[in-house]
Amino acid sequence: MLQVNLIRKQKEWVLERLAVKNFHEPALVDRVLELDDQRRSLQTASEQLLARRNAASKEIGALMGQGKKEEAESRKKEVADLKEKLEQIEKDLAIADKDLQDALVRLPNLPSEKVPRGKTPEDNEVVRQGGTIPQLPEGSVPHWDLIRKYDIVDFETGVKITGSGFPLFKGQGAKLQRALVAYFLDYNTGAGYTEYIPPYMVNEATAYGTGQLPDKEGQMYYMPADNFYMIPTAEVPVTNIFRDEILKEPDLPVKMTAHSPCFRREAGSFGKDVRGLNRVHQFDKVEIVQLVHPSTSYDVLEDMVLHVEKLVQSLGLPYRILRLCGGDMSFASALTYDFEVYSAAQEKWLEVSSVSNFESFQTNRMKIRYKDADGKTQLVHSLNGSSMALPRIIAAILENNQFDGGIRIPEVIQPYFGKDTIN
RNA sequence: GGAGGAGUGCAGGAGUGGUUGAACUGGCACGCCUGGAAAGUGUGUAUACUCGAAAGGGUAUCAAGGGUUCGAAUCCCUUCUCCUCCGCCA
Repeated sequence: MLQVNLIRKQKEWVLERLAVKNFHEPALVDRVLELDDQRRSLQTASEQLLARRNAASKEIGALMGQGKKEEAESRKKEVADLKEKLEQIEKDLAIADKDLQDALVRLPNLPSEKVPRGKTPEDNEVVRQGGTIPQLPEGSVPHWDLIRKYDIVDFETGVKITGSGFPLFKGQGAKLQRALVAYFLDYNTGAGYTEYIPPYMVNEATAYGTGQLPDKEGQMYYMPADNFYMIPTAEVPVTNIFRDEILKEPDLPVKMTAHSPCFRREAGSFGKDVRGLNRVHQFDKVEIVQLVHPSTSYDVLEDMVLHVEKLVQSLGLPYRILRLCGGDMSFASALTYDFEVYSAAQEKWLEVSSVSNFESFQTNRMKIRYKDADGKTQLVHSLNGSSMALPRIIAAILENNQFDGGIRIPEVIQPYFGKDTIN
């Protein structure tokens, strides 16, 4: 959520930035300002009345103490008058306040200066590319066929148990995922991230904090009996760990990592893009999150990109890093880098990680602040990234590393997997 | 799920309708003291919004929300959380 003060002070600049995200609703921005004015003047009015009421009440107390009952009674009547006015103003204030919030949460984050202009994924900027695209041997097949061949993921039984998009990992497939998760977590904790296992269901306040609510309600699985949401990513519970907290400056940066299953309804997806492990309703992911001093967040973003890049490299997968254009970025992000790995049999780039700086957009909502040396409290900046999404990594490993006798396991995973080949 | 008890500031812990943003103790910060430290001593110790150029005001916040009252940390209602006992249970 943007800070109203910023909009008030630099409206033109805000509009210009929003345009980069292809967000053209100057009327909404005007409405925010109008509601903010309204709110402030109503608040001043109500507070003045309250101040008068409080003063009068104090006097009544004093008069009662002195036994001057009649004077006290007449003052009481005065206050009763105030009360009526007050009630109306407070009602209006509550409405203005709510309308302001509603308008404010509809404004996306401002993209940073580095964000390329553009509307579609084609406008994303390739920052760099690494690894080599393998020459697959004759008779190579996509991962959905390999999965059958080696009996490592059973989609049909997943359908029986739950429904489409809920894969059942089995045998060497289950173990490969476990090995990757363990490797990713070790890699992250080795870089100073603290490991967490968060709750996989969250309440409304938490979903609101990271911006899943109120907009993306339909994308999460919802448990009406308890009013909980299944998490779409560990980012949600993990970033909320520090909701409503004030950190001390030396506590920064806070670095956290967590593995979790992710649940996404993804209503409306179909076709060959969703074949096999490309897109599913339940998948596992290891996430990294940082809460940092505002002055460092863009350096930290580059660090996180490098961190993930080395991780991809260590798996020996061909990859590219994209700087997302204004039109392809998420609502809350100020700057996002996507990682894609090349899945050689389906001849396709698959997004496996997304690393973003949210600046104070999330923390303003969540009220995650720090106290600086002067004792002033300020919002921290939040960043997160996947490190990484499991099913697509598995798809790429399977396809790129296939040979006659099976599938070669990346060297760094072998100690976790216990052998060097799936066969 | 049933029956009881409890939720106060950084922490412990007072406070049952009226100068209580909140005693007291501890912690922490700064100052004095000291060659330095400890002890001692003094001062300070929230957050948000808002008015103001600033100095400085105002309002709100004693789990959350609502109500009673001229006035609520204190009374009433609802919700949440924690503790104890019973039931169920990996």
